[in-house]
Parts: sequence; C-alpha cells; structure tokens
Amino acid sequence: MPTLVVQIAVPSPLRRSFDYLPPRGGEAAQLVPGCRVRVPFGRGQTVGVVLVVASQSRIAQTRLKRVLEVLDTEPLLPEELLSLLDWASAYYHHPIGEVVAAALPAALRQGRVPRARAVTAAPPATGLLTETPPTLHPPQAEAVQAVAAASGFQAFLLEGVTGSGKTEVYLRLIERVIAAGKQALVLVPEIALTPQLMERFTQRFSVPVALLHSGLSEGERLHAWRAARSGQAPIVIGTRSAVFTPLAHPGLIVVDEEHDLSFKQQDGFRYHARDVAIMRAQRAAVPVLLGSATPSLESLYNVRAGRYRHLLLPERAGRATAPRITVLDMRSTPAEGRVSRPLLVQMAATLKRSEQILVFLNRRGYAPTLICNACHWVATCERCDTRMVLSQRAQRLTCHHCGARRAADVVCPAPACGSTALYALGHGTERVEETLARHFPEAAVARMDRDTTRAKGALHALIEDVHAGRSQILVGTQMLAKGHHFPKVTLVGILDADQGLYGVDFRAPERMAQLIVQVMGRAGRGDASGEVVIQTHHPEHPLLHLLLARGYGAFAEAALAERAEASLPPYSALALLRAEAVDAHAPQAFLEAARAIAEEAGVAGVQLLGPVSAPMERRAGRTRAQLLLQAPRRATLHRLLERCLPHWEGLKLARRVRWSLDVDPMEMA
DNA sequence: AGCACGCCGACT
DNA sequence: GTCGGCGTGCTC
Repeated sequence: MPTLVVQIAVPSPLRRSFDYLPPRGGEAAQLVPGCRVRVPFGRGQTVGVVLVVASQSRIAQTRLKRVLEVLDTEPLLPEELLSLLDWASAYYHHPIGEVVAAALPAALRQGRVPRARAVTAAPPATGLLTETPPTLHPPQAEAVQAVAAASGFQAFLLEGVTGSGKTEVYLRLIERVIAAGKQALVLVPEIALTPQLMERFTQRFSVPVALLHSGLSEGERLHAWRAARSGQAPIVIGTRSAVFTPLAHPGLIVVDEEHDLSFKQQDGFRYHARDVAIMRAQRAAVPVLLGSATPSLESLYNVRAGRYRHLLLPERAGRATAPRITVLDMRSTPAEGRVSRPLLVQMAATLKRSEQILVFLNRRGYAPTLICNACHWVATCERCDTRMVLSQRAQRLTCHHCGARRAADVVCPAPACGSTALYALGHGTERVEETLARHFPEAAVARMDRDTTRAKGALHALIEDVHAGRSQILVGTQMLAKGHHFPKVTLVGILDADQGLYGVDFRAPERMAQLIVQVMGRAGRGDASGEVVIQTHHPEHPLLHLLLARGYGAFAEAALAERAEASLPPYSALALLRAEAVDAHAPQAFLEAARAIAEEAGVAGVQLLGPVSAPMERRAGRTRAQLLLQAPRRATLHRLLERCLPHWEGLKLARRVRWSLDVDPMEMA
C-alpha cells in the first residue's frame, strides 16, 4: 500500500501548502479535500484544511509530521469552492492558508466541531411566493428570459438606471432558481443595503434567506453560513466575503451594483468579489448576473469583447421625465459657503412645495483645514502627510487617515506667532449643514455621513426621519448616493462634482460619472419630476460634458478610448507592490531591490514604474512607497509575479518593511 | 506572521 | 554573574 501524503492549507502568511502524513489509525479514509484537520505546526498545533491527497511529497518523508485529528466527517468546503480558492490564491498571489481562512467563519477556523443544531422547521407555506409579482415590462421580461435560458455558465451585465426595475429581474430569476430546487447567491456592496434587499426578498418569498455580512456576531454568522452550505436557505445575501460561502445547490449568482469599489478588499487578501463571482459561476456552471446603473469600464469592456452579454433596461415608462440638470461654473457663481446662490434659490422653491432635498458633498467634517491668519500655519497630523480636519463645531481636530484626534488649537502654536486669529478654511458636510440650517431656519436639516451614522441604528433613524418627513434637507457624503429611496426628494445638489478629477488616480473620471448618475437617480422618483444641480470648477472637462450631454454610455465609450490610448486597464494588467515602514528609507530600499529582481526575471513586456513615494507619503507614522507593474497581457504579469515573489519574500529588506502585493489595484493611493 | 535561538549591554 | 534587546531562521 503506497504511503499517502496530505497537502494542507495552514493559516499562515506563507505562500505554500504543507504536507502531512495521514493520522494514525484508520482515519485515512476520512481525509477528503475540504475537511478540516488538526495538525502540529511549528511549536504548537493549528487547524488546516485538506487540499489534496497525493502519493508523494517533495519534502523528505522523515520530515513529515502526522495529521493529529480529522475534524469533519464530510468536506466543509465543496470541491467547486476549493478549486475557486486555489484559483484566487494563485491569481492574487496570496497565501492559500489565508485564502481558505477567508471562506470559513471564525468558529470553524478555530476548529470547533459543528454540532448538529435543532433545525427550526420553517412554517410550511403553501407556495413559494407570499406576494403577487408585478407585471414585467418587455425589456425586463427579455432580460429574465435571456438569463433563464442560459444553460451552464454565462455572464450577463444588466444595465439600468435607478427605478428601471433591476431588482424585479433578480427576483424573477431567483424565483425560477428556487423552483428548480437550487440556490441564489446575491452580493451587495454594503451592509447598509442588505436590510432593504432582505425586505424585498422576504416580502416576495416564503423561503429562508441567509444573510452574511461583517455586522453579524460569530454565532449568527455560523448559523447563516451553515444554512447556505446545507442548502436550507435557498437565498443567500451578503457583502464581499459572502462570495466564498459554500452552496449545496448553486443555481445563480447576482452581483448588485457591480461597479462599486467596496467589492475590492483593500487589505490582506486583496480580492475583487465581482471577479471572484465570475470565476465561481464558471466553476459551478451557473449564470452570473452583474447589475448596475453605471457599469464599471471593465465590465463594459468585457461586453465589447463578447465575454458578457449586455442586457439593457431603459428608463421605466411610468416615470414622468428625466431630471432637469443645471451645471454651475463655481468659478463665476456667487455662493454662500459651498452652496451656490442658484441652488439656494431652487432649494427655497422646493421647500415651499413641501418636497425634500439631498445635498451631496464628498467631504465630511466641518472644514478640511484650520489655518492661522497671521502666519499661515496649518494644523497637520503628526503621523501623516495631511491636514487635520476640523469637526464638531470647531472644537476638535481629527485625522481622517490615522484617526488621531486632539482639541482644536485656540492660539497659533507656530514659534513666535501666538496669534488667536485661527480660522476654518474649506467646507465639509458639517459646515454645509450649518450653512443650510442658518439659511433655512424653518427647515429641518439632517446630515448623513460616517460621523453621524457610526452608532448602531443611527443610519436607520436618519432614513426614517426623511421618509416620515421629519427632515426636509439631507446633507451627506457618497453614502447618500447608495440605494436609499426617498420618494419625496425632487432636488439634488452635488456641491463638488469634479473632486479628484485632476488627481493621480486614473479611475477618478469613472468614479465621478458613477457618482453623478447615482445621485441623479435619487431625484424625482415619485410622480414629481426631479431637478439636479451640479456645481463644478471644471464645467469644460470633456468627460463631464459628455456625461451630461449624452449620458453614461457615451461617457463610458470615451473613457474607454482614453484608457486604450494610455494603455491603462482594462487594456493592460496592473499590480502594485506597496511597502511601508517607520524607517523612512526602508520602503524605497526594499522596492528598489524588488525592482532589480523583476528586471532580472527575464519576462519581456512588463513595465516597472517606480519605486515612487505613495501619494500620501507618510501615514500613521509610516513612510510609504510603491512599485507599479504593468503588462499588456495578464498572463505576462502573472508569469513575472510568480517568478519574483519567492525572491521578494527572501529579501532581508522584506523583513524591515510591511509589504503587500495588490493585483488589479482599484486605488493607487 | 509567530516563535525560537543567539549573541552583546544595564541591573541585583 | 543574569535579564533582555531584536537580528535571523524556520514552519510539512
């Protein structure tokens, strides 16, 4: 009988699996891929997941240790999911142990044996539906038909503005999936959007819905995870990490708001849940539906390349008219604070009609700068290359990058100044709220940003106040733009439409366009037609122009042409090697060594850009630098990364910095 | 990443 | 004479 060797994913930052001998006794038959095992590792023990049972190892037999215990009688992670995790580990060049860990609730990661829990039998409903679905309009019916007709894997991009009925398309498809005895996995960008979707689903269907997001307790998470894995929950809704939830009978994957940046994990295992969802659907041989009013340029590119099928939902017929748009050139428009006079006039008229207003500004706090009038000293963060943001009626300074906070200065601390003429420069949501409250004393002004929604239930309370008419004006950051439906809002003001447009990030125009379109979708959802006021300092920007004159499709077309011209994604593949350290020179030194290794790797066609300082060089007391790797073809880039990583890891300098590799970076900062 | 081993300064 | 600093190496 040949000796078996078990390859195991062990939770460690090492980019490899570990080989073990089967346990003593007759447990070998239980060593099925996807089962958890307890193994000796280093000094102690740890819990790993069986990846492969092989006949031999590259490690000398004598060095192999034995599996101590098999924790599961059947695989916790099905084959389909293991293969996906393996792909993700290779694609994102992230350690398999950490990737596998991302697919398990903490309780199971720690080796707890799942106890069969008494299943509370759902009150057996007579049918699948608890409400009668509305009639589909023809484009919706066509979309449903197209996806339902897919046999096996096929990717669809469902494009439709707010109110065009994307969710109804999801519901109809899910209905079919459930009727066929299968499960639907629905991914949403944020926790805040899960209750709304949950409500739509529980209103429509009389089946259990498993909800997975970061706000759950460990117990709740485990429960939902098991309901998904067992097939007991035909509908699984979740944020990013839910893309790795095992499903007994996968039937459909939906990625709602597919363009949203929250799908990209920004630390550790930097995967993009939308892209992982595509790969998962392929492995599970099920259709995948990406929905958005403002599809990412990547997805539109995939439509062009014939990889995705484009399903378009035109604006719904019932809607009065598209919102009327006014663009204001802020270089020549009088304003009160950040709010232009024409917008104030429109606001007054809207309030008079007892309608509601959203005011959007992507900057929280009172003012982004506290400055001395006498010597021009500016309050900066000690640990970051940034200014402290003045908050809470000028009482406190906060750094939005490292979280540092202190009392606002009353006297200028600059040597030999001592002036008391310190003033707030610039405008954040808090200050705009103040401006509007002063200008419209009779109206109730509310603010919705990270600061006012931190507390549990605060977001819900704010939304309720708008719905109940207790707030007439709502000032907020981009969280305003996401999915909340306020039927009585007829005016939307965007105070800084062009923010970041001329910055370092090549995705800035795409984000601006998405934001404008999403915010426009908030205006006039009821019977009244809406108005949108866009304030900008760059009304001549060609892409902004195109967006407002001819819509998102024309914008995307032009933006893609620019990307092609500059050989930027999706016309090339990027990876970003980042490094940071308290020692100001270590990151550059590490990246230079990394670059030298990459140059010697002998992979033609990869451009190495840098190392350069990160856009904000110092953050939280660490100096940051980055090296950008760009290749016309993804395969080329991967070949290079595969060759370089073992050498990068082996660098002595690597131990002196915190470094990370970001494949398909979404933010260059 | 942890965690140990290993070789040089301030303490009982 | 020891406790402990973090540089270096290893994890099947």
